[in-house]
Amino acid sequence: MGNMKVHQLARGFWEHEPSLSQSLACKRLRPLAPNHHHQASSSLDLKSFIRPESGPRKLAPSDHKRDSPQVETHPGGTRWNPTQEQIGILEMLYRGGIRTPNAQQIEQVTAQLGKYGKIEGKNVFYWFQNHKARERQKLKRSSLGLTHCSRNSAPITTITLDTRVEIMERSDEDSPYKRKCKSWLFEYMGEESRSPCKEEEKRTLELFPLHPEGR
Amino acid sequence: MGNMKVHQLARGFWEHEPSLSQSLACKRLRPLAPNHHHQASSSLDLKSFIRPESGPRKLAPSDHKRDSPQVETHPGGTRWNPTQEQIGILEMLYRGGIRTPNAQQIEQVTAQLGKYGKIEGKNVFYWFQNHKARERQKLKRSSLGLTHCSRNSAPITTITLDTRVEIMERSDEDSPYKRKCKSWLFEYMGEESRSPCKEEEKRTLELFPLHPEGR
DNA sequence: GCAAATTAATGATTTATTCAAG
DNA sequence: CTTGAATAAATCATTAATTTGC
Repeated sequence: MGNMKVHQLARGFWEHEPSLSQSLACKRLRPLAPNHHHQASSSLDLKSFIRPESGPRKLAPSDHKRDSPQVETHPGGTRWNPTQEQIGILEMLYRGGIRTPNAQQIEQVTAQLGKYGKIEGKNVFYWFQNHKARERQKLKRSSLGLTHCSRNSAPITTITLDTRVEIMERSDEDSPYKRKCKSWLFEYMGEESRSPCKEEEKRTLELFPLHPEGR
Repeated sequence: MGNMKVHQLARGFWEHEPSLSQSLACKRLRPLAPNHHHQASSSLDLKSFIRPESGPRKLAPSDHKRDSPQVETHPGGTRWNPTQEQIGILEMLYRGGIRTPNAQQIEQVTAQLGKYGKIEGKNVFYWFQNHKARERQKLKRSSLGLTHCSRNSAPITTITLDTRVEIMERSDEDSPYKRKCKSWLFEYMGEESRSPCKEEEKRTLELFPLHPEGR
């Protein structure tokens, strides 16, 4: 885990060039950049929480009564391991229609789930993303496999799920996909790159838009 | 169809199943979950779970098949419009090698850029993402006709990446995968009241408790 | 029975795609 | 058209479940 090095680097940059910004205002030729107020107010509209991970080796000394259900081990920096209760709640919420919780929702869910084990907001965020994606995956795969052989089971499945999705969609306020441009969570991680795109063909062939949300 | 139905639905869920955790802990396929004792079973009063978004604007005509996802102009909120200085700084940093700044970097960049105009962390985050993606796009498009890519184009700077033993890629085209596992940042953008009609200062409180243990 | 080795799930991160504002 | 903002898809990485050899 030698990643914090980079932080150092960046910091060095900044410290060496505290006012570098002055000399740089020339690259982009955006025609419509209004040179407006400088407003150094720097309001605290942004709260950043940096998790001091970097394994101090928290050790979790021989859990006794205080045991957290299932994840009492958070040694150093392991990933979130949800408890049964947490999963249950999350799934209920998902079934209840929550698919892309906004900040407030995440906030509250996290608070609630925190009663059952260590958890952070990002875990909730990720859970919903992953769950949604994998449910969709499952659906797609199943419907794909059923295209050629099933005459009776497929419609049933489809209908059921479709209905449920429909209900969910309607229910959560103005459809979970309609809410953007609003408060948001935002995550970030250290630098890292991935292999270049390998020219994958488009998989845009949806069998059929079962999900209204599927674009 | 009512949107609040779900609210009621969800609430009903909660109220009817105060100890839902037990009954819901079965969704996972893995049957090997040790039934731990749950202390403090469920006082889940997530009554106000659903975002109290005011006003059902943008009622899409209930067109379920072609649901246009993105919507909803943020009332009173406009998107970030970078100033020349901000763009200059960002591009310098980009050229300097920063492609995916981490939390601390974002924090600092935001702070710096904040001197020249209103900005949030997420703007910085998005800027790097978009810039990276679009540079890549451009490159690909241009090299589509020309296979003779110049092998040089090595950034002169960025050499000061010191102290880390990691190999630390320098270009995205060249790093299959190195290492991840980094601390994450999760930020919350409270919607600051840009609109004159909002004077809620309730947003200033903190978001995600980092360590639920502490509570 | 029980660990090491394997496999299946799934949490976490990055990339690609999309939509809308200006 | 450019580009900020947001989401979905793909992928990596780690943990649990399961299998296997003793």
